[in-house]
Amino acid sequence: MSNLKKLSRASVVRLELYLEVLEQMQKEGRTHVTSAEIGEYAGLAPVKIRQDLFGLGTDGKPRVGYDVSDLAQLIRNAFDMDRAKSACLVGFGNLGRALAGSNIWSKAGFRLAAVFDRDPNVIGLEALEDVQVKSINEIFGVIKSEEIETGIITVPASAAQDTANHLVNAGVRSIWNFAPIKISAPENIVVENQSLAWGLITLSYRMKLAM
Amino acid sequence: MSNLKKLSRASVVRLELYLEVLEQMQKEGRTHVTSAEIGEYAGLAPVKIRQDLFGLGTDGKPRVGYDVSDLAQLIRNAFDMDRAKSACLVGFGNLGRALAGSNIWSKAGFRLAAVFDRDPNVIGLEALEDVQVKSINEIFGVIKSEEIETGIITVPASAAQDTANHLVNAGVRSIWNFAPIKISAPENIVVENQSLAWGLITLSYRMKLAM
DNA sequence: TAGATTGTTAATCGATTAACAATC
DNA sequence: TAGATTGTTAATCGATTAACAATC
Repeated sequence: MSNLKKLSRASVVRLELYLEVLEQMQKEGRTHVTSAEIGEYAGLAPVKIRQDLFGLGTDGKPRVGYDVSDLAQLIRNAFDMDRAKSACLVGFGNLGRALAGSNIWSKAGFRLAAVFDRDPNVIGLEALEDVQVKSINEIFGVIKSEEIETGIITVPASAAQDTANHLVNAGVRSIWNFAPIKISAPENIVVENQSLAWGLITLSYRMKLAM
Repeated sequence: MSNLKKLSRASVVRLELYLEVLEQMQKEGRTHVTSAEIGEYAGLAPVKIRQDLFGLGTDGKPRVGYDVSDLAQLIRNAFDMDRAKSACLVGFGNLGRALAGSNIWSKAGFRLAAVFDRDPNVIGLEALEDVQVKSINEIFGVIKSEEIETGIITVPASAAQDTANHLVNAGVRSIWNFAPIKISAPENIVVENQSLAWGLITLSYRMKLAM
């Protein structure tokens, strides 16, 4: 594994945006792109793009720019997007259904291998092709047998910490938490919080600032 | 309006967490809390809490700590959460339904006043109590008549920029965008991106780091 | 060769952490 | 009063921006 420097969170977000741009250019058949072009697309100064790419092992050519597919691959590698990873979803409510039905998984290299809920009326439903909602009681065994690394929490806040504990006990390495609380987990577990409520509050704050 | 210093994004996220803690404490009947207690709950050093609160006009008392409800109110005011604001949702797919049915709105002071879609099969559905899904063609008039300040984009990426343009033309001040693309909008429009795909990629990156 | 564009270091800026003074 | 805890400034750290050298 290459010894890349840790990217700042801001830089990660920007690189995700560059990747989006690059993939669109690939579709359009473009083969090369300059930092100025990416910058225009992303609304950023060209230097910022080069600085973000520096350290990722870029191989741009002066007067030519970057090879579009090479650069996209570089970013995908940096984010480990091409390694096959299995995930499970806990909580098949509205948000769980939205996530299960979305196309985000394969793009990032994830397979949604299992879906759990505790409501008997929901257990047995077809969450997605070949994946039926299982009882939360099966979580331990299924995570082991499917070699699931990542658990997604879309249960109510009151059940979120319990769910996290189950996931950790069963051996997941990371948790993507949509409940609006901070989840405690051992240090070696990666926890990414994506509370939608917080996003809305942030929006409210920024609107106030802009007034 | 008080002249608070602009908070860093990281600080905003932490303050949202403190508010979560404070509201839980209010439920438990606690009247006072120290920065050390909040810090333990939030997994942060006490100094960090005080530093975040400094500038918000805190009035903690040495040896006593902060008044729980006063501090919660201070944060709510800083984020403008108690001002009544109207929002509309564009795209009543899985994610739109999840958002419409969630309880995030009232907490942040928002009222979801309208929901739009362009699918005739979806138009007319009851999105939430007293709010039926309207045709996207009505967006201009409804945003005016309902005095909607905020538009939420939950349409596919391919329709996201168009939707944003409609929202801006109709006069919204802010956009909460769930499509995985960067939306261009005039500078005075607040755009908050919350692409779920990006969250998953960030998780993938952090898992690789932790290996 | 000339010049456009990248790679890389240096300077600036802002946020975090540490130290300590103020005060209930 | 003594000491716990907050308010506030100073020092450190990291990220961003600016400058420029390298090179196709």
